[in-house]
Amino acid sequence: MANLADDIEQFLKLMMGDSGVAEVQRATLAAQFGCAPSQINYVLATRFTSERGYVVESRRGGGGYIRITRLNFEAGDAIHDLIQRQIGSHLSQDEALGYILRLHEQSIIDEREAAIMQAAIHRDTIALELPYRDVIRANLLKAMILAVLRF
Amino acid sequence: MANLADDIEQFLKLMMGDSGVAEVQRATLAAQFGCAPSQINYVLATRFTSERGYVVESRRGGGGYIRITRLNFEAGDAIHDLIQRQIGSHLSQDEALGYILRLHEQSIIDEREAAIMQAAIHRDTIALELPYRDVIRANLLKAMILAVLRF
DNA sequence: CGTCTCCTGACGTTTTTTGACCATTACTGA
DNA sequence: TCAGTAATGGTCAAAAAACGTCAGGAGACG
Repeated sequence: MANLADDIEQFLKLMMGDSGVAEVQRATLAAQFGCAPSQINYVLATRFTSERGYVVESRRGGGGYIRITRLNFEAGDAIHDLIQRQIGSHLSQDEALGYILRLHEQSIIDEREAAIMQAAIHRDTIALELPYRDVIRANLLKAMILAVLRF
Repeated sequence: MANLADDIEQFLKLMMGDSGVAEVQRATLAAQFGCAPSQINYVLATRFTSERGYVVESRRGGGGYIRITRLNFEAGDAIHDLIQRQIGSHLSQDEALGYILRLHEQSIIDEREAAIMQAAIHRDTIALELPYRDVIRANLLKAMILAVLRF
């Protein structure tokens, strides 16, 4: 229940709001949440990945900062690019989950559709040994996203 | 008949109440009942199976939890029968398609959801040789239907 | 006896959190 | 200008916090 990483994730997303950009200082944010500064890096590394549609930039030294930007799908074009270029020939469960969360967060798919996709790409569902499992998972995610794009 | 497993089962069902969801921490619950933590897993494995209409999710690490969700069907329901008996351990594309169309006709899934499922069970998506392909397809359809029944 | 269900404990895995140490950038005062 | 110091953020390994698995013991029941 109250895990810190999730709280910080929510806080940052709230902070981004409509603008899609949040800029913070690591030490200040860590102090607000009463945690180690490196905890912030953990949140960035696990919750604001490129699969989930975020870009993180930072700068050290005086006046340093961390800036998180959400990449929005403007046209259907960006999604086609996602399918054809970003998703390759194989995909881990975490990566696939990231893409699904992104599609849901940006209202391309609803909660039920996200749940269906998550069930499909789960490692227990694709019960295969590892080189093959990730290949089938990539096929699945691409096919399912394409199916949704026809509407 | 005052066995622990039954007590814990009752407690969890009471906790789910109308919402159909119970979330607990394994160690805390075990402490409440004065038993070994693994006893909780035993209860989950024997009493809250998908066959009985439940889905169990969990998370490890700090802030970890166990969440039990009651699915929207009764034992003896047509859908229950579909998942438990009709869909076996393997499934052809035509058979799967038939089930998906039926779910749509019965308004259990909408058009988009049907399209996602159809894409997933297509033979080109599950690019495997024949004994295996039909096994994975059966897994896929069952998992996707279960996913939808949570809502 | 043999089998089934319940229950425990030892050991394993995953996720989060912390802390020590490193790297980079800005400021400041000869 | 330039060197030194202050101010930031980054990395990585270890600890901590949960949950999972599995073999086996203890009864109950036929």
